[in-house]
Amino acid sequence: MKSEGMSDASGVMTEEVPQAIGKRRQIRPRAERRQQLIDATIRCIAQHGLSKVTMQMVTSEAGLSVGIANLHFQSKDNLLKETLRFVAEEYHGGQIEIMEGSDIPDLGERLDALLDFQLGRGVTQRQKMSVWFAYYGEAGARPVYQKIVSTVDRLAAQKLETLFAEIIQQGGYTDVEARELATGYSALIDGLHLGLLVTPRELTKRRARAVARDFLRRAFPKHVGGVALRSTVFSQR
Amino acid sequence: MKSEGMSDASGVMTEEVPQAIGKRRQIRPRAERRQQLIDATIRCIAQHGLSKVTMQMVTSEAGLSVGIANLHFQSKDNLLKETLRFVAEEYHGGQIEIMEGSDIPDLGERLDALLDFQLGRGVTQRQKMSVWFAYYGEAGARPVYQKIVSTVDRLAAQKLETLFAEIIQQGGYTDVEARELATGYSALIDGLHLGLLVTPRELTKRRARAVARDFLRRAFPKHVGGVALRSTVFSQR
DNA sequence: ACCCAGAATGAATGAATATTCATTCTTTCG
DNA sequence: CGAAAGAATGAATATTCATTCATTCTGGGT
Repeated sequence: MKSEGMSDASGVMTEEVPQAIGKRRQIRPRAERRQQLIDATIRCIAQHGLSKVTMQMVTSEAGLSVGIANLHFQSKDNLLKETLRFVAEEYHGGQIEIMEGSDIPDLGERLDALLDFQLGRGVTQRQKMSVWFAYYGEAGARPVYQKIVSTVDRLAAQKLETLFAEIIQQGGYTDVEARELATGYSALIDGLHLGLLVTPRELTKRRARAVARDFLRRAFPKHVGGVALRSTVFSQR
Repeated sequence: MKSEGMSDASGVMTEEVPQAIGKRRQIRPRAERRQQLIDATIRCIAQHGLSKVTMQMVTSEAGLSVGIANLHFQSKDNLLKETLRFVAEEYHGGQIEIMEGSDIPDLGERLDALLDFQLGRGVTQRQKMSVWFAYYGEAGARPVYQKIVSTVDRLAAQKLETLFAEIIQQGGYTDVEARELATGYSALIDGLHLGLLVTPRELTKRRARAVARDFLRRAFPKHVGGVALRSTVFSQR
């Protein structure tokens, strides 16, 4: 980076000001740098799309030099793979924690918490969603991605089925089947995420929640309360 | 395809046999070539993933020379855009045709036909799904894609809502709201497609259908029949 | 038969990009 | 303090790929 060679006499701006004067090379442990790069990758994918992401883009987003991604991840492919793994584990881990949640004894409330987690959050959540679906798009062609996703997915699905089964037993519901419902609910949530991502104009987060809640209410009327979104309305017109 | 080129005579493979001996340059109208290239693009995306698709790949899949894609589509970006438009219009067009379907007077049967269209078909369907989601993955970063999808999407959503409203009226269902249900159903189908694409081991097409039917049955019990995996359902007398 | 508009080709070009690695810098530990 | 370990840098390299365009070929019109 040019280092100390002070800018030539001309007071005009030259092409590459060395990014602030205080910028010093920092040495940090491997794990930290890896996370930093993964975070940068997530932002890049969300902003530019998976197919447009370059190493330059990622490393400069992370505020580091080009070579560093290969230093810590060997290759771009591997960086992308690890990024997917991170997002997948974070999302599914969060769900599982809630579903196991001995801290929320009431099953109905636990459902609510799950829904909040799945459809809540702000910008960050939107970034994660982008990443999520970017990989889905490639998954048909890349078994590695399928494997990563389906591994964590299977566990979450199992937990959800168990939760539903408990609710069914507790409520004495008939004519519902835990496994089928769990598949349906998961698919519904995925589909709503898609809608939020692609047609944010048509589908607000608020409405997405209402729709998901509706699904649950129809299956478990005794556990899932009424409209609950404030005093929402009969103002459907 | 491949035209008549019979399998080679020479047992040895040389590097670049000019693609069969009988291959003659063929001149075809613009529209036909465009479709041929779009079809090839779909296959390439399904097989290699959107981010790995190259012009070489597409044109050779179509059995044509490299330059031709730029001749008919100006640029790779545009080819991809037109491919998305084609898939989107085909999918949504098919749905709309069924939903308007004056050829199926019974509303319950019309629902069945819709479900068949959405979750039926074979390999082709899987290819289309790949394309579909590949673009969804980029949509967060590319307004053009959002626009294409949401344009056709909005129309289909409206038709679905209308159909649901008719069914609600006919069945005298209370406690269901057409708009909300339509959003939910669309999301559910999208989510099931995702599942079929990414975790085909866990979710078979058969089960996906059952889950979707379950959703409809819970909303419209008089119109959607029991487990019957075949489509013929008698409902509402 | 012969012309020629325009369809098709594919070698060549240049831009973009992943990866390497010699060098520079920071920190730690004796 | 001095030196070793290894983290970080970024110029250089090799590759891949979209796009161009001079040239070749086809088929319908006359």
